[in-house]
Order: sequence, then structure tokens, then C-alpha cells
Amino acid sequence: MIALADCNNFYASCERVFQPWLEKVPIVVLSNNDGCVIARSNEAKKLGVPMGAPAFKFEKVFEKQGVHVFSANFALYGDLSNRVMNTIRQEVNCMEVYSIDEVFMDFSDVSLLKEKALEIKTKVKKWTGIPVSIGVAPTKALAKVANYYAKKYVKQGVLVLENPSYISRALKKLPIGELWGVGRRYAKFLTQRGVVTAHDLVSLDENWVRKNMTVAGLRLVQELKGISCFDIETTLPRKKNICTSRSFGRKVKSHKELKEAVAAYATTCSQKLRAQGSCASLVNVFLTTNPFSIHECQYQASRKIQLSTSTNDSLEIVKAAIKGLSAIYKEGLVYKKAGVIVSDIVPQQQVQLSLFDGVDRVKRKYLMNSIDTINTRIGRDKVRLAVQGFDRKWRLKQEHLSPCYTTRFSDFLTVCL
DNA sequence: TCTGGGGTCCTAGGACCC
DNA sequence: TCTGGGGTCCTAGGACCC
Repeated sequence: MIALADCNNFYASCERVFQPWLEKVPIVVLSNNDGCVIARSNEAKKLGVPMGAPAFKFEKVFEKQGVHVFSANFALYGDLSNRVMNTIRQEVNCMEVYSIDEVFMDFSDVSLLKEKALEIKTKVKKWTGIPVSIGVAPTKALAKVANYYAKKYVKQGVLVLENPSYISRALKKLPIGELWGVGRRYAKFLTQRGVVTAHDLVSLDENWVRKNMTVAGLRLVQELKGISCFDIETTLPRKKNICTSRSFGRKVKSHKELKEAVAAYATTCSQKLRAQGSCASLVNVFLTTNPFSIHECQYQASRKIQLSTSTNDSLEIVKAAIKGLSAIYKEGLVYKKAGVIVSDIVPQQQVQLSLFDGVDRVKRKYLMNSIDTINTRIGRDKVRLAVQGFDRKWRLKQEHLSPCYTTRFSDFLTVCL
């Protein structure tokens, strides 16, 4: 048996941990730049605020209904996620952290399924303040189904789907679009053919599923029939692509500002590479104007720069990224977003050196180590390249940011007795 | 005025190899 | 008149996830 623990309205719950008077008050959390709604408390859902809604279209609703608005605080959410995962790690032999707010747990050696799930749920709430729901079932896809019902209809927040007749009943009531692996496109495609519940999907001919939904669809169908196709992955694989991109908080036109932004993104990509012990040999830079500004001139471009030797050195990656940027930059346009993607990633022990390489890689490695150590200790970007800029007017808009209660000394809560 | 930021996997088609 | 058969690798695009 596999259990799936999923934090309820995770980002909204994180904000509530440190502002408990917001319990029962509608909350929304906005994406970077305070752009879209990316998390809602149950109260906000009831007010009809949809997921992904542009915030500016709902400003009046927020004001009128007393909705508390937060800018995304990923430092806080990441830290609380770690606390939740570490709490659960003590309770199970084997688990897979599937996303920032979800974890699959191996329950194969658990005899009292419901009791164990309840115990975990209670402990996580007590230790971290985060409410979770837990679904238990024979496969991952069915655990997702169990979790869906646990969160939505079960007061205790825990549901075990083991008995075949229960499973069948659950699938008959589950709308096709709620299934894990069925997105908007497939939901529409299937609905048009009369497949409206998970049960309808499972009843289809497997060859038809294979042909129309690829092997991914076939695996899903088998999982729903109780045949396991997805194992619990305990080691997290190295990323094959790493991307850092942001929309700008204001209009950006100049090459200089874009250069600062691209240099900053390339630096972050390099840090992420070093953190997972990898090197990359392809650096891709991209730029876009605002696709929603229909009256302004539109432009999207990208440029790939191939490096002769794989690297995770900030200086080299920034240099390549800026070279790419200069090749695609056009004057007179208003840019909205830029980003850097590094790929062709290999473990850093397996880098193929070039005969004509002019870089002292040993020395550079020490330099990067020192920079990472200093920045970890005294703060992000305390040591940085001059090209990353100082005033950084292009950076994010974050007008409703909560304190980093758990990751920044100056933001610690003060309790007055 | 104002619309996020990361990822993965699969497939088809083209280029190329012998 | 007529032009094979078997592969691999790469890329773009489309689907999905959170």
C-alpha cells in the first residue's frame, strides 16, 4: 500500500502558521510580481477566486470580501516544507518527496493503515502547524484518488481505499479532469467522447488508450486497475535542465538592464548546478516582450551558446549568457521577461576536458566554493559580479511580502510577555 | 497599469549511418 | 520498368505535473 500526504492549501497554510488570527479569514497568495493567484484558502475558494486568476482583475473582490493578500514567500514555504518532510521521515521507512507539498510513503509494512495515517497527520500538524490530508491505496494513482476524497469529503482528512468495491465506487464519482495525468487537453478530448469519469476511462480498450494517450495514459489506466507502474523513487535524480527566469517588475528597455538581469539569472543557474554537483555545456538565453500588451510591438527570441567544456563556473556561464543576449537584443522594444536555461548536464566528476582549454579550473573551483560559502553564511549575493548591477530596478514587484520568519535572523518573531 | 516559474516524458519527423 | 532495410540521434512540439 502507498500513502500520499498532501498539505492543504500549502502556501496559504504557511502564512497562517505565523499569523494564526487569519484562520477562517480568506487568504490568497500571489505569484512572483504579484501577478496571478497561486494559492487560496478554502474561504477564498468559496468566494469564487479561481486558481491562476490575474490579481488585478480581482482587486475589488479582495477589498470587498476582506481577502488577505500575500506575495509569494518561497523562502518561508521551502523551509516549512522541509520541516513537514523531516517530521514524516521519522515515521516511515521509505518515502518520495514528490513536490513542495506532497510526499508518497511506503505503507507496505503498515498493518493499521488508517491509524498510522491519522498519527502522521496529527504529528505534522502539532510539530509544524501545517494541516495535511492523507490518502492510502494500492498504487500511486489510486493514492492520489484517495487523497482527493480525503481532502474534500472526509472530516478527519484521512481515507483508505483498499477494498475493490470501494475503489470502483470512488472511480465512478471522480470527474475525468481530476485524475492525475489528465490535464485540460485530455479532459476535453475524453469528455467529447463520452468519457466523463475515471471509471469510464478504466473501462476503455487499452489499445485505444495507448494509441490516443501514449504509454503515459496506458500506465495511468493500469494503476487505476491496481497494477503498479510507478515505484516510489527514493533518490532524487539530478536535473537535466535548469532554468532561471523572471518577469520584470517594471518596463525594461535598455541593454544594460537586461544584461544585469540575465547575469543574475545565469549566476543562479550556476549556483543550482554547483548545488547538485553538475556541469552544463549549453547555455540558452531567452527574451520576450509582454504578450498581453496587444498594441505594443511583439518579439520573442532565444540564443543557444555551446561551451567547449562543461562548467558550473558563474563567470563562464554569465559570459556565455551575455553573449547570447547581445545577439538577440533589439533596441526600441519593451521587454517583460528574460531567462537562462542550462542543459547538456553531466556530473562534475565526468567533465570531458578540452585540449585547448585556457581556464585554470582548479583555481576557479576554489573561487566558486569560497563565494558559495560566504553567501550561504552572510546572505545571498553578498559577493557577486559587478555586471549583476546594484540598483536592480527591474526586479520583482512584491507588495505584500510576509517576513521570512524561519530563515532570516532579522525577521524572527518577537514575543512580548 | 496590472497576467508565474519551474520541471518531466513522449512522439514524430528529419538527418544521418551502414 | 525499376531504386532496400535496418538502425541511431536530435529536435520541436505537445502533453502533463506542482
